[in-house]
Amino acid sequence: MIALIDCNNFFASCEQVFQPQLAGKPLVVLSNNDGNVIARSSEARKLGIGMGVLAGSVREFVRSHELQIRSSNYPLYGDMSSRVMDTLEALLPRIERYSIDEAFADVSGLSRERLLELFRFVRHRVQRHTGIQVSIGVARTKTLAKVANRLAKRHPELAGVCVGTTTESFGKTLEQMKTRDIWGIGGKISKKLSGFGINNAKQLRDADPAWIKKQFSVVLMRTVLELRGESCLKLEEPEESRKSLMCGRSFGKPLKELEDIRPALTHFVQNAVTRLWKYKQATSALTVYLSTNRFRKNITQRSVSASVELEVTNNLMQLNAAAQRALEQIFKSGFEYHKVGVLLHDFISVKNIPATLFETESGIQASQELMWAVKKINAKFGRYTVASASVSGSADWRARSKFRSPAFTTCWNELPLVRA
DNA sequence: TCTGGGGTCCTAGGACCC
DNA sequence: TCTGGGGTCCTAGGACCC
Repeated sequence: MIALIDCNNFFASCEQVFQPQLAGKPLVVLSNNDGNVIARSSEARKLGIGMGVLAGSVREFVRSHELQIRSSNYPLYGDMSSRVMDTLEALLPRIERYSIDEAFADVSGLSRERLLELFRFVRHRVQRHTGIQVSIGVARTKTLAKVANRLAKRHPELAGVCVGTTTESFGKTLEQMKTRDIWGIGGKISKKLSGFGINNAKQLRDADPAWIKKQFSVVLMRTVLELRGESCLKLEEPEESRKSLMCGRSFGKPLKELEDIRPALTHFVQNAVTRLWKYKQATSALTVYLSTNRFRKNITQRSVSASVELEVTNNLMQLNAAAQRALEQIFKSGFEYHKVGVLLHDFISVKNIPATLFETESGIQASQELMWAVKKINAKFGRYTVASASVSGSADWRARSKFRSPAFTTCWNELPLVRA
């Protein structure tokens, strides 16, 4: 049996944990650059505020319903996610961290009653340790666990835990679900399915897998089998899971000059390489992306990328130099650029590389120690206290973030204060 | 004014080989 | 005039997820 543990309204809940005045209020969290809504408290959802709507379109609710607005605060959400995951890991034998707010757990060999008991306890523990509420769905496959989780969220009488041990018990639910609502089925595929007269999840479950494979793909065939209770998607091992790593963001203002874009890229390379170290990986290839704002129809669009192959390395200076060269290759003046980013791929685990392959072991060490020191100082005194030379200078690339709450848990200067 | 960021997996098709 | 066929590897791009 597989369980899916999912944090309710995760980003909004993280904000509410540290700002009790937000509890029970309609609240939305905005994307980078305060562009659109990426999370809503249940009260905001009840107001009819949709996922992904423009920030400007919710302004009326600020006046009429005291809607609260926050910019996204990823250091906070990432840290809260770790706390939730650590709690789950302490209580369950094996979990897969699937996303920032979801985890799968392998829980074979327990009766329905024991599962219910276990997960009611898990839910209570997570709430007590972190202040975050989770919903839990349990079934024979990942895809059905997703369905069970949906039921746990929608039926208050289940108190957040739904265990579906037999496949037949899902029949009625699947009949009422659109194919679009099944995990792994998006807009394109659901449209093509309805062309064949398959409109609900039960019809999909009962379709011929071989035919599905032929008409669609092996991916959708696995979904069909999973809906039938035949597990095709196993829990993934953490060390196998990472294949690439990306860092990039849209700018606060459009940028036209190469020299204005460089510091942004340097910043993203720094961030990406720090994560590379954390995963104990080195890389042998990177790609730099540069593009204009595709939503602005009245400007000339340009979207380009360049890949560079490298000697295996995890050295920040080398990687940044390579990224800057790639940027020079693709940059052309005369465009209003909106976003730059770097993708590191083709990883090799550091422990599998003979030390002699690095030019000097101590050089790597020194570069890493320097970066860790920078990280620590910034964590203590706030972002950008220390940055490499090309990161300082014009700050036009930095995203707008007008409603950002403090980094309550990851920056000493921003710890919440409690007065007694 | 404003339009997210970070991932995975699979497939099709080209290049190349014998 | 005819213009194979099967295999592998690689890359770009599509589709999806949260």
